[in-house]
Amino acid sequence: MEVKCLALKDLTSPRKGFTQEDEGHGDQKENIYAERRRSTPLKSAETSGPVFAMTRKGGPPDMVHVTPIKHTPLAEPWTPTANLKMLISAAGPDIRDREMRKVLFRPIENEEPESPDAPVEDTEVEDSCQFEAGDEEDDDTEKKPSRKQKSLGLLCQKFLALYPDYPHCPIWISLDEVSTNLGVERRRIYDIVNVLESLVLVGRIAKNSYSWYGRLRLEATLAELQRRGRQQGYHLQMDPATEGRGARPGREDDRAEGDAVSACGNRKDKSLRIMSQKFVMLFLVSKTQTVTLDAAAKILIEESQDSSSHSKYKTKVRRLYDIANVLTSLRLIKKVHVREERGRKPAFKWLGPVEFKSSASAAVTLPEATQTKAGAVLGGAKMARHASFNVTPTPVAAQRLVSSAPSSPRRDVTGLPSQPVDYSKKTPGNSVVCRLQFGSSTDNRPVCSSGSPLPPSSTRAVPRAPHPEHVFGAAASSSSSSHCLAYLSQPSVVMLYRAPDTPEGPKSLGAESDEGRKRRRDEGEEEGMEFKKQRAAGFLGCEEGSAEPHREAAEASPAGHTRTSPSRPVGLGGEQSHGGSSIEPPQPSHYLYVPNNAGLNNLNFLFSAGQSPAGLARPPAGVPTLVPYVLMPSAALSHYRLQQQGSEACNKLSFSLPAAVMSPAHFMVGAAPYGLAAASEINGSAPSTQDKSRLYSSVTGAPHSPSGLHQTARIHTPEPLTPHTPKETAPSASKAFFQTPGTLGSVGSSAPAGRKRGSAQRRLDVGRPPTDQLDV
DNA sequence: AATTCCCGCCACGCT
DNA sequence: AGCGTGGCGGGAATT
Repeated sequence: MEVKCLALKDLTSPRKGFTQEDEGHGDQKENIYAERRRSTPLKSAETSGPVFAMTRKGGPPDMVHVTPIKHTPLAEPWTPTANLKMLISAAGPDIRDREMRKVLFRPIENEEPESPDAPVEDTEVEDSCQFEAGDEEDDDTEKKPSRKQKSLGLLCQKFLALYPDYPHCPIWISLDEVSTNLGVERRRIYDIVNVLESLVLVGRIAKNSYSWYGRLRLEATLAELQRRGRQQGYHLQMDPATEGRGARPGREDDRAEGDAVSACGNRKDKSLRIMSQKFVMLFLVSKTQTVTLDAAAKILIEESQDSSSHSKYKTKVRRLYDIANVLTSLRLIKKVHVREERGRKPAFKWLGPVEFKSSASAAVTLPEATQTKAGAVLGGAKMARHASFNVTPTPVAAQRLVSSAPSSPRRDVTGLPSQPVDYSKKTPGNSVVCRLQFGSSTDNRPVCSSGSPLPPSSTRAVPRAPHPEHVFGAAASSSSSSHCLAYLSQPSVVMLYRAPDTPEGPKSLGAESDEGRKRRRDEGEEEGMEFKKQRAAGFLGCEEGSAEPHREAAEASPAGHTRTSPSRPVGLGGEQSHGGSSIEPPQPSHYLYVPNNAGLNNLNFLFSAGQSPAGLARPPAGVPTLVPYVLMPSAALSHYRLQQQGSEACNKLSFSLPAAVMSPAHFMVGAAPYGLAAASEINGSAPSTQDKSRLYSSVTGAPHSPSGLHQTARIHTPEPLTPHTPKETAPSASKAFFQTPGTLGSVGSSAPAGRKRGSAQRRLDVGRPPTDQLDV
């Protein structure tokens, strides 16, 4: 129960800052920045961010983290791009590549080689990528962000890049965090999410919360849409001949199915979500699989009945562009032009599958009817950790992504959708997992495993190719008790797990029941205070079992976190997880939370298992700290990364930390190895050899200064020694390292903040969790 | 001039 | 009343 927080650092990182300057910079009004400001007022720090819970099916550890969105005034002038750059440069080549991809997000678009689709005969493909970010990298700083850089399509790519196409379990998404990380205002995220929801790539869980299902259900969803489209007679309308005219027979469809599509109220009728489904239906029933914007607009207008006029048409078209941009990012369509008598008309060609196995549709429940339902579909699944923050990206995948969209569906590429996912490519969270075994038998050398956050333990154990990114060391096995896992999840979160075996091992978080959570939350008060404080400080730690900071916590109002959210998504986390727990995921005993803002620059903290937060400050003396974990600043990683084999070109690298590093005696955090002593100091407790866990934090902001320490945390952070990097660099590097691409961009931005409280408007259907699971 | 589509106002509906 | 959502359309950037 008690969590000890060894060290903590300033979580607040500078990042938020990048502001003014940037802006000033030009006109760049990046959305990010500017918007942020104007946009929601954030509640400030306290609002901590959302917490993520991740659960695995097995009841894995949930992780939660809150995002702290701090608004600290840091004014670092970083621009998002700058961060990226930093990161990139800092990062190893692999990462660099990956990051670049992601970050920069190359246009996924159409042209990808992968996609075989040939241009349509009659159509001309647009060559340019729509989203091309081009140089987005241009970095902004300099350039004003061109309109393209702010495009919904590009934004969507960034969004998609945050999550794996085929997560093994649903990943919890906080819209706040996403918007923060991507540096855009929420409104834009809604646009994306609504479209994604229409295809069940995400499901709404609760206010501000969505779960990411990726493309797991995509085919089934498309099959269902196709069925409905036919049912509604869209195919008639789409007939090539007629297509042009867009005329449509009656609206038979419309209300035809009651589908929810139209069912819900007016507002909903017009929803982007529904429109998106209809739009997709048109493709699916079309012989040519090409739909002109004009035809689609007309068809949709009629349905909606609002016939009025041209303005309606224009509005519809605007919306269709929004949808099309998202679908393009998904690589489901591409833009083309259809030649007609009078010239060419903008149109889109379907790139996705058109034929489905019969079984496919059966399973799916279209979201439409429920928006939420969608969630339900998958819903039951446990959530995994939120990706947005996950760091990493998938290397391999990335590569392919480079050219293609990050989100590219191609399973093929990756490999199997159904097969076990190669985490190396995409991990659900893309986080880095590190397992460290101290003292354990195997050699100390850390092995890298890929990042799946999940249960690293068993299952996937072995990383296939070493993947570059994030993984940095893991030692062996799950077996030994001593090891711990650390997740570096995205920038925002880092989790440490204790090995399951550990005696005191915390119960798995995942297992924790909601009640527990609630309870916890409620309890929070006392503890809460601290909790809060910590949170405010930028970090949050949870202890074992209960530790999981539920993601809901995020919702919790800052003040009291009592969250009560009745609505809390059932599906998420925990509860379900237990069921699955057969797997025995490692239970996380420790969590590290790193605020996004902070970036990993700073190190963070460790909690040792079993210790309460309160304990943070005071570690039980004599008690060995159990957890050996190390947090490393990204910079450090990069440093080590050096060891990776391979040149830059090489994709794979494994991080191997020097044994020394691993040794109990020394941990390296960041680049620098720290002596135990130091650690001890920190902890106060004597480190056992075995477990010495320590946390080191490097401070980013104030490297030298002790100030970096959190009050509570006593740790003092040694200056990170980054091998090569100067502080500045280091930090940045780290950020880069951990951050999600999308994030990166936004890094600078301050978080908009959280809004946690509010009511949710949509009803959540979530209630029941479907059981099916995708997991694994 | 036409096409795209960013931006953010403001209404809806739930709490 | 407050807040999350998200419809909507002005108008700017691009083509």
